[in-house]
Amino acid sequence: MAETGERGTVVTRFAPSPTGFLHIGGARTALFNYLYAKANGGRFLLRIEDTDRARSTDAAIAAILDGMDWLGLTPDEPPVMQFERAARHAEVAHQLLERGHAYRCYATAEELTAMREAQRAAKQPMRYDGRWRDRTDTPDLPYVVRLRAPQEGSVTIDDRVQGSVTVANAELDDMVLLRSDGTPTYMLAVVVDDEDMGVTHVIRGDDHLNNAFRQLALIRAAGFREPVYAHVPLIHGPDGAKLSKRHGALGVDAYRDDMGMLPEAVENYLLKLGWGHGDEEFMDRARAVEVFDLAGIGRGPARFDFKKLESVNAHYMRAADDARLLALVTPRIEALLGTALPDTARLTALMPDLKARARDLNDLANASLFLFRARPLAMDERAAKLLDTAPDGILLAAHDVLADVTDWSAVALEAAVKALAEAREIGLGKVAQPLRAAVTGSNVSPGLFEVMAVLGRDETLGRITDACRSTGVTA
RNA sequence: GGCCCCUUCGUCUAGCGGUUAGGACGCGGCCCUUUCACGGCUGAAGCACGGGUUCGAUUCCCGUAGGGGUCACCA
Repeated sequence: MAETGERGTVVTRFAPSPTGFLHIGGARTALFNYLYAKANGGRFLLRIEDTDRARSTDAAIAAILDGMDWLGLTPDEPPVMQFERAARHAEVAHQLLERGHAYRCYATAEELTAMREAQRAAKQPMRYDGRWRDRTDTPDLPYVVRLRAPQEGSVTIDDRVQGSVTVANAELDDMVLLRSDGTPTYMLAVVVDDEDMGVTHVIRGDDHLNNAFRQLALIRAAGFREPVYAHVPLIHGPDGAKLSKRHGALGVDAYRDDMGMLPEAVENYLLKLGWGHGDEEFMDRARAVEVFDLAGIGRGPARFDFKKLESVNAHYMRAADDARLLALVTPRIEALLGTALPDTARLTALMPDLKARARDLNDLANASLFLFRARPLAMDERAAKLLDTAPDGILLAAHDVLADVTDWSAVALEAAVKALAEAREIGLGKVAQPLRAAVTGSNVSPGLFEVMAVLGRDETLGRITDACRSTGVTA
């Protein structure tokens, strides 16, 4: 069902403050906003909330844009830079002042601190006490502009996720709209910008739920249109505490760079974290746009599960295009090798086998290394053991059998080794595993015969010879 | 502390008065098999607790407990 709100076209927005990377929770919020807009034929906008000049940085803005671009969450219009709209924010505040919906407060920071301490000592709620609300004198001193909020009654928000939520106006104090230096506060800026941008649906973290009541008071005082609210529960770490730095990767760039995740996997995982559609586990963008709705968003906070993310990523790795993976993994292999790859023919040839086993790009890179290592190959612990415990002379026998193969193909190689195993009356594994160790330096690899075919005759036989030498047998 | 929100397997979730409470990740077993992964089969694992309402509560209401959020001239 398409929902058009009261104003026709749906308009959503993602409004991060540029004080760091694009947080994984913010990415999910952006995703939900994007999907909701697209699911309803609306527009998705981006607003950079940079009114905190001290904490906002250009690097953070770039990181947010970069992260959204990686996830394919492209806004339908150029980002709105909130600070650039300060004059408009102030204009609204002054209109409110003229109409009596706001007033000047000359209380100093020290004075307010003292007020709060007194309230705390008296075990009273810490709220601005309205000491300037009804004063008419205007001393020649710095002042802030506060909203003259209703003191009686209550406000109810029909939140699309949280349901009907009511708060008594007595719980809300008169918030600051304009600071003493004339700059707008977040509360003012959000409300004015949402109005001017035509935002119809505010989908954001539920840490903003309490703000919604204050914002609504401001919206009503200013005569603005009320948006539909949907406050999404926050994402928690595996231990249940709010997701923070100690839980590891937080910025989406870390999922891409450090963890080697695919954007469609991160998107799918994020989508399913806090939102569900029956038993559907894997959903691409088109499908998500087709079925996304606010009603499917869960009410409780969800814990971030890296294992599940890995599993989802593995799924998308298997489905990914070979050429794309080649481009993504090559720099990682080169970094591990410390040298540029002369060519990627082997990697290209084996990609279908390699990607089927990799959970992420780092896995893929590590599993590909044996293709590029120089002889003699170093054996890992398990590979060394395979060579030690191999049937006597089996490696040498295999070498000779393989050397006689004229058609160097996976099928022919397999036939040759199987024949050897049968002749010796041993299981194929008894030959294949030592060979795998000799050829790859590991006990785990893609199909042995595919690997040998890709490596080529000389390299394969050479590696087997190396292994024979290392175990004291000369080929 | 005041206010607000939340509570189904370990985790993400389906469920919207009557179900053998379903799926996924993870975990165990089996199969497939040259290893691993994939795939298939299968097992263990859940309605926080206490009262109501009802013929009947996982589902509705109220408490309790636990968790979370928020109380700035930050956003």
